[in-house]
Amino acid sequence: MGKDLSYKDKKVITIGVVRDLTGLSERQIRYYEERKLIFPERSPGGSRKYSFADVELLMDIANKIEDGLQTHEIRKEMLREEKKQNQEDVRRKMIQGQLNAQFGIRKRQ
Amino acid sequence: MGKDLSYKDKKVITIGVVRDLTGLSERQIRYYEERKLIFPERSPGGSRKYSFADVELLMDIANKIEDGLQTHEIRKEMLREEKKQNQEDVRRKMIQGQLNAQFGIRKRQ
DNA sequence: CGTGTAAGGAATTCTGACACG
DNA sequence: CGTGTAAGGAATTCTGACACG
Repeated sequence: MGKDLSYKDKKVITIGVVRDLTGLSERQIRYYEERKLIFPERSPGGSRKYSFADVELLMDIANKIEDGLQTHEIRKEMLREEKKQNQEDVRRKMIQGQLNAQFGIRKRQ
Repeated sequence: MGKDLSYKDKKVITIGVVRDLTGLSERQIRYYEERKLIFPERSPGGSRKYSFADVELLMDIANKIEDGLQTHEIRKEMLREEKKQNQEDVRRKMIQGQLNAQFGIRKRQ
């Protein structure tokens, strides 16, 4: 429980570095946030912080934009995938619950 | 050949985030660099960029300082470990070379 | 719709130095 | 030796707006 996120998911990268890593403009990066495609954290002072996972997501988004998709379509795609992922999680947890009920609680290390 | 570094080794984190991640002061972080214990990259504008590996290294350094070690002792320790690591690498590569000579070049995927 | 840009301000980082010890 | 701090400046980031289309 409460496992600390791996490097990939830690939000530690500022927008300038993300710009360099992705090749996108800061304007584009902020705009995709405005359109609810990406969700950086904020420093106490208000600076955006991104993870490596965010960087990869941004490159996916950029590809889809190039393919002519609009941001709201990309958003719908993402929500669909998220939903599917949640369903898989639920199924996995239900099976785990069954196993625990049968054989007792055993924490995986 | 030329494999791109994993997340752990990419220098993308600014000093403020490193401060928050390690609990060290910016002064301390810069000082350990001055003492050649840590080697951040620089942005075009001159800002330091650290990797997650650097963050972990800084926490090791902090522990050793607390144990009363001086920076130059810590540096010697690190150089010793680095040397040992290099020797291991050489040995590994020599063995690989032998195998290639015997059985031909085969790239590991 | 998606992106560029100029504007003004605030947060962030930098260096070199003085201080304590 | 290791660290804190005030100082001044430069790089970085922020927001809201106008522009094009």
